[in-house]
Amino acid sequence: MIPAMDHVDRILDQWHRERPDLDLGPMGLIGRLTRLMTQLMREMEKTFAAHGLAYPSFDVLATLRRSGPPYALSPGDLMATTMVASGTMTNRIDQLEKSGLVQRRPNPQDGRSVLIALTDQGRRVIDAAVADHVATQKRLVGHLSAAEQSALNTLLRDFLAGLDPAP
Amino acid sequence: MIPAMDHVDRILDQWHRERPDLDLGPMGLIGRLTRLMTQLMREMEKTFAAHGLAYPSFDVLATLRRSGPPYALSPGDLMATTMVASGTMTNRIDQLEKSGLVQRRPNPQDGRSVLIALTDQGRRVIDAAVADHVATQKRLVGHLSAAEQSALNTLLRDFLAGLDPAP
DNA sequence: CCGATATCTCTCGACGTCAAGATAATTATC
DNA sequence: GATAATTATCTTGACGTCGAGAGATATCGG
Repeated sequence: MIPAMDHVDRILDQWHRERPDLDLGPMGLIGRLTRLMTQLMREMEKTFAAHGLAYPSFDVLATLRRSGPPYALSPGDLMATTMVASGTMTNRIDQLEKSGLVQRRPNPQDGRSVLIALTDQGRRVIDAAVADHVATQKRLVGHLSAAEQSALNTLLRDFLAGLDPAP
Repeated sequence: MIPAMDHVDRILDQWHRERPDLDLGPMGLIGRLTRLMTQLMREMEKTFAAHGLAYPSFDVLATLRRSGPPYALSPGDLMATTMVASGTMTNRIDQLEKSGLVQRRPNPQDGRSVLIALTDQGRRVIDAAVADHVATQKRLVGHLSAAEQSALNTLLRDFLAGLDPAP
């Protein structure tokens, strides 16, 4: 069965008409990845919003939560894990601290550093949000069969391994 | 052969330790998608930068270029194709117009609207940039075999079709 | 033909991101 | 132990994105 033409196919068609010299295979693949991520992210944002969060806040709270007790990491650790720049992390922490979800504490190990710790309220918020988030993710991948999910996961892992020299 | 543990596996491990009640399969899949897109986008940005562009500018120029002669679309068309908000598109067009890569013209069909047209310079820039971009994309997917690329493409298409009620 | 409604683009304010530089504290070297 | 080099965080300014609302034009219904 021939699959219906989708948004990305129409883009590739246009390019083929205008620039028949180009090898468009990789563009189709990356185009689908891009569009897919855009849609997934917009859906997941709705779940975050239901808990008063946006993606950046969720990202930090989740990192602290899954690190286990005492739910505290330095800004540098958070930067490395979330792959954002230092100014971005400072801004995220500022927001979360204003909202009372995390607290800056001195780092007894290193006077240059601080520890970002979940407050009780932060712990409650992220525990509820992540449960909802997982349910949303399950719904979003629900159109794929278990076999498709597994195959896709394997391919993505290989793709990432090819890009990441140091995973 | 057991694949090496990657960044996403470590995250799932942490979550499993802290929240064994959660079904983490979908999180792994979406986590890999997210991380993959981040890496791909950062690599592709380098190609855009080599032509004096960033992703938002490239996106608009490419949309105009592949639409074919006379390389002109309304802001509304551009918004629909690129899936950005109106303020975002106005800002993108302003930048491109300042750089002399596009030109705003009155729309003879509709007095409320305008036409955004590639200038000769814009045409030259996007033609060179897209050739480089395609080469970058080919390199980025190069670690996957042709069969893997094809399988991944099919899975992504199905995934998108399940999300998009109206593709 | 005219008023009401819809559509199209732009403006504006809030926020997130980054990169480069500033500040403070630690570690290395002699 | 004093000095230099390194490291960790924060500050700053520029830019991109969104969403709500404003202004202008088009279309619809009577």
